[in-house]
Amino acid sequence: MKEKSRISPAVIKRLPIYHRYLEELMADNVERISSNELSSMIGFTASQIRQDLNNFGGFGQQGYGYNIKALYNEIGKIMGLDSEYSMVIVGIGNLGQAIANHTKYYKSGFPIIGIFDINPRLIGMKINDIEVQDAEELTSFLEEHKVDIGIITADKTAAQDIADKFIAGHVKGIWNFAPCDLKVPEYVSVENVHVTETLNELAYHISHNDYGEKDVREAGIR
Amino acid sequence: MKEKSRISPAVIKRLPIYHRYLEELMADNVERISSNELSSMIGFTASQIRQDLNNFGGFGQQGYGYNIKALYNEIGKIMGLDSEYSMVIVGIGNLGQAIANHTKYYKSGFPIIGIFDINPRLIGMKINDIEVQDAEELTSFLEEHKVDIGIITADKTAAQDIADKFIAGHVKGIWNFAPCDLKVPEYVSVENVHVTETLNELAYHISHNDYGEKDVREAGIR
DNA sequence: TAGATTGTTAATCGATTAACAATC
DNA sequence: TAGATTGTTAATCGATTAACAATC
Repeated sequence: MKEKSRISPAVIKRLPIYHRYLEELMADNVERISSNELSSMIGFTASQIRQDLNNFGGFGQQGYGYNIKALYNEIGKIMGLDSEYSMVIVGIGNLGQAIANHTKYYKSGFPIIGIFDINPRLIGMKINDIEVQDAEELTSFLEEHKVDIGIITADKTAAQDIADKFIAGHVKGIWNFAPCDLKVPEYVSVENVHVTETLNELAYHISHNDYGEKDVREAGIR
Repeated sequence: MKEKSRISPAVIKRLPIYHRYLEELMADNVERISSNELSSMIGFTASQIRQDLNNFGGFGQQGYGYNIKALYNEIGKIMGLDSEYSMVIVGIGNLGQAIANHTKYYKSGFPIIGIFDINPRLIGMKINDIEVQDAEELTSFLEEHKVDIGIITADKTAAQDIADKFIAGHVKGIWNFAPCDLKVPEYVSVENVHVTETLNELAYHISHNDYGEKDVREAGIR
């Protein structure tokens, strides 16, 4: 379960990307692939791909490349996808519902076992067979059930409060969609999805785009 | 509008974060701040903050620090937030609705001027005063209206198709929520929000967490 | 003025790429 | 075996941190 060495964050960020491309290749019934072919698919250099994978062991074979199915499974294991992570959602607006309805999470080891909100009009509703509970019940729910991941899709004003309840309730990780940074003890992992920041990044790139209209007309699609 | 030099991607990613913290400080009526104080709020080193800001000019003053309002405005300008970006959404499931209902975008210069879907049951519905149109209409809509940003909140199987229509329709940027990479010409900016990848990252951190149960009990909150 | 804090240069650290010997 | 392609070391590049002179 635990890797001895510290893996660089840059590598960790790429693992799900490898996993996704390998999944596609598997769906296409491809059996083997070289770092060079992978490189032209994903856009990372072949060198980087080999370097990345060798953080975890030699999964390839000289003269052959990588067996896609085996590599997919290995990376899945490295990412911890061989375990199950129970999740609860707090805040069941559109975003919370989008996650709750994403049944793929269910199928792939991330079952949602509780949904909470403070809005009385939502409490009692059923989403994907799970009844929305009063957020007041969160603490007692966490006492009674083992919850691995707490999802915050509530207002940012409530976010730290919810996080504190998650922490007291022994969640291992928090998936935070509120546009703020949470204070958590170091043994709790947080993953932020700061959606609006990515829109701002996009605005930056658009407004600093060096291709004038003329270039745009002349340029072809790569 | 255009910066002469190339700004590092790492810096660009931090701009919205500075912007967000400065917004909070402004709301709290704080007038000035030093890089050191900012450092302890945001968690970046003071050195990095000064280094980052000096990519764009000397916004501070020795012995004083930074004027929050002025810095906020400067960074806003750098991020391109002094312009308006018209947007259309394609795919109005829960996620698309979450974005459409996020009225803050409207207020902050990102008006949504069109919503599209292929589902006949959704076409004609009104979301935040905007009628959902048949996705068949997208191409002609783009001919008739200047659209800066195309948002893809549809199935990944449709994503490249939608992107191609966006490109033909002269959008400047694509905000892609589908779990796939898009092929676009270099003069179109793409910002991906690969939500599931962040969940996988979280799973990685949880499963490689070095703090045992014992440590967890003993550790305090930072 | 003296103190504080920036702007900026230099040093360090980390991540990516290049190169090639090992080996299937 | 010969060819292909990995695993891995070394070189490069980029980003972060440290240090301090400039200056408000």
